[in-house]
Amino acid sequence: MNERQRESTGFLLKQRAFLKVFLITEIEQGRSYGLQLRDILLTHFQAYGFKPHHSEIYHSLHELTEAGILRKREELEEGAKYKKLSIYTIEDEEKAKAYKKLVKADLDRCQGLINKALSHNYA
Amino acid sequence: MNERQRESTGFLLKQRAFLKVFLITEIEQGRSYGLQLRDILLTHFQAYGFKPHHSEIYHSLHELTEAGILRKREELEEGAKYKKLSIYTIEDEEKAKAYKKLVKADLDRCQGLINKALSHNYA
DNA sequence: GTATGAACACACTGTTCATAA
DNA sequence: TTATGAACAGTGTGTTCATAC
Repeated sequence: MNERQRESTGFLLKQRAFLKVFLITEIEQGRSYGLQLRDILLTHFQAYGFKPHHSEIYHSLHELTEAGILRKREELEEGAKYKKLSIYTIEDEEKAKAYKKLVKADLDRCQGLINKALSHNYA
Repeated sequence: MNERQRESTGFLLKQRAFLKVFLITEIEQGRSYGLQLRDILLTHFQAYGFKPHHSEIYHSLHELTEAGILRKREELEEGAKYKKLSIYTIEDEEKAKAYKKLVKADLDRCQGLINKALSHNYA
């Protein structure tokens, strides 16, 4: 989370924050695991050229877990083989909402910044 | 410049590119120098929390000059003291336009990406 | 104090490597 | 192959230092 990211030079949103709100949103709608979440991400954002590496997804999930927002549980998936999945669910709904709210403010700011750049430089 | 920035994971625009198009736009409207350009930048973008350090401005100006887009000329400013300024003007109008066009495509993409994030996560 | 620039340090992200089933 | 994770490496950016006037 790192509240000291305020008081930076404040350019655009960090990828990590972008990923975290996406992950929270998806997990709010049901249990899920790393690579599955990445697949969902790609269906939504690959059209915009965004295709983060799997390590970024895992790193984000780990940080959200350490922050007490998500809970991780390992499960054995029945199937042709026994595969161990790391299933994530929401641990603290309040913290999740608070974090999403924080990032929304930054997304709004970025939207303004980019719109301003477009109108200023391409009038 | 660096055309190989295509085929990255393509998150948001780099600050350097943002600064470069701003600098080109301002310099197209008249000769100017580093810290003056930074002041103009702040009047437009500080409201969005963007306040880049002066070294970033200089670095951007240097790169644009190396790329043959800008031309640098040192001048002595008359005043209470003789102060040496680095005045920039457009060196190659075509290259400047081409670069701005390139970055506009990325700005448009970012606009879409952010709008998508807002609608997806905050429906 | 203003102006320019370089050098250094760090944070973020991307690639590679390791392990398991 | 899918899945998870760690370790490493590189790039961009922020801070500090140096110089001049």
